[in-house]
Amino acid sequence: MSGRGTSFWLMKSEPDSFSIDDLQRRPAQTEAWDGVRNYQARNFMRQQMRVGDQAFFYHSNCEQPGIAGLMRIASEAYPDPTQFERGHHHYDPAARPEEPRWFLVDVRFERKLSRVITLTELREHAGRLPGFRLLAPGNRLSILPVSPAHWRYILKLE
DNA sequence: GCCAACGTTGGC
DNA sequence: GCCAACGTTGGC
Repeated sequence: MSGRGTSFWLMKSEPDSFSIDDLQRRPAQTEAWDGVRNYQARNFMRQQMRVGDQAFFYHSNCEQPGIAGLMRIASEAYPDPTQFERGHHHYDPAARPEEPRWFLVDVRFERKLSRVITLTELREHAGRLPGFRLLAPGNRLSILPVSPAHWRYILKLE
């Protein structure tokens, strides 16, 4: 794939584990987005993400699910080291160092939104966001693409 | 904490 | 290759 501009993404994290504030406090405001154990999400990182792409930081499984901030993809995909760490929550006994199963990218904090754009609010705008996978019934993908038009539309809600 | 909607695993 | 069982996700 070539000749594309930057793309846009939405990446979910449970704020109890890792929040937009945690990212802001990291050295260089950058962190490895580890723990993705879904092939579709992995493939987005490996095949389509590029350094400089922008992403929504989405807080999931919490009191106020929604988009909390913006970040940039800061690295190409590389093997997620936690898959090899015996005893680690994300340890995968089937993964071998010479043939890693799981990958991650580094992400860099860009800014917090002035307020969280909640899932409830996004649903109210579903009519203007056709095909937005976050709103698809039963969706559980933790990394999903956002079209440029949807990205712009959502940011105007801030 | 519950549970519906998924994806993955593994027996056959 | 089918499909039931199981584990995970994530809203509520």
